[in-house]
Amino acid sequence: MVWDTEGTRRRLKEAATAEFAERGLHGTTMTTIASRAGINKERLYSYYGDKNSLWKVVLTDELDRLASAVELSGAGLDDIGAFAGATYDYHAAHPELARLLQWEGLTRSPAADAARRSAHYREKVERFTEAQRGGLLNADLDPAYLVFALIALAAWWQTVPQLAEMITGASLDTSGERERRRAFV
Amino acid sequence: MVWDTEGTRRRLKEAATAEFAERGLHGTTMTTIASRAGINKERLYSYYGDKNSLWKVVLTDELDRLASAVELSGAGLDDIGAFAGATYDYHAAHPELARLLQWEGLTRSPAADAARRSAHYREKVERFTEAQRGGLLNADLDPAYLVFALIALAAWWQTVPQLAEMITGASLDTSGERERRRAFV
DNA sequence: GCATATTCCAACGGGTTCGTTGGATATGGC
DNA sequence: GCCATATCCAACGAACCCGTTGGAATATGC
Repeated sequence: MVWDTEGTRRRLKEAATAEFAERGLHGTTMTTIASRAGINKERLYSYYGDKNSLWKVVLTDELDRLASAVELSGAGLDDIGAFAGATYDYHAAHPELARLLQWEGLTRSPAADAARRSAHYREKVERFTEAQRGGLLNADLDPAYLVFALIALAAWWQTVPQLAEMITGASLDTSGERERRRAFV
Repeated sequence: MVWDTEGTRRRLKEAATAEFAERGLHGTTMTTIASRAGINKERLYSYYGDKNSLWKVVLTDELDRLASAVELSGAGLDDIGAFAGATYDYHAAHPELARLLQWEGLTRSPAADAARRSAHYREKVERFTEAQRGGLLNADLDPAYLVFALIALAAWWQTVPQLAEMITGASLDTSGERERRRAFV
């Protein structure tokens, strides 16, 4: 077999992501992560340092994935609609991110990577502002609130799946839901 | 001083509620709860058994409060607006309740009281359906989705406060936010 | 064959939390 | 005064988790 340090590194991070999403920072043990990855605990520490560092790495990486998966380049109505759809799609396909963000919110940990995330969102807000100036969106509403509301609508389904089921009674009619969200924008 | 067993019982539960909401089941220690209540740890165990029992008691009690807190009696536009505002107000005024529900969701504990909560929400959906029949709401949108979206908008602020701050830059302009939400409905 | 790098393994010290226990102190009813 | 109840207090054993360490395997490059 060939040495595959990147492979073990990746497997460790994947296991960490899954465990953190499932049980949060406090509920997860380093031993469990290593065991889940099928790799020795000592490797985990040697690659990622202590638990908090690993947590930050996981969170940052998952946010990067979202950012690169969801683009908002233009300021047209179609662009915003596509952005809304893509955001929903991503959360539906990767529910662990919503859970990680929720854990982060609940533990009141200082938001990881705050600077870059803020910049990222300010860019979205800017697009919305442009759209308002162009008369495409209701100008009465604060664009920042609109962005926030959009993300809320896209992510909330994965956040409280039990609640979603209780209210709608349905389970996973993906296409129909995304359609509705587009109509909302 | 007079013996006040109900008082100590209550103080212990209040302390437990606050601590659990703040740090969740795993993040809270029994010693902290007792200390916060200013009562000996031994009393805590003698009254509420072990940690998980205490958790269930706290959660059940808070759910009861929630169920009786938010009313939606009529089907007029004002009623729905008031419901939206009240829902937001309640979450804003009792963030610990929303946080407890989130902990519950994240820890995947069996959703307590599922039957009663479902009925509660079905009633709200029914009101929205009436409003649509009366032409007060856009009939293209599934009323269940509307209820869900409304709750999402009301609760999301407390769910990911870091995100809210990053996007809007602001902190706690309560009145302005509620106003915006009313406009959205 | 030999030096180097990666991985495994078992065990450790230090710390924290849980839940309990034995006994001391205070309050109330009678 | 006497007894039952409520509270406080300090300490305990068991379990768990963190992060480290020393050493033994295993694979690679030369």
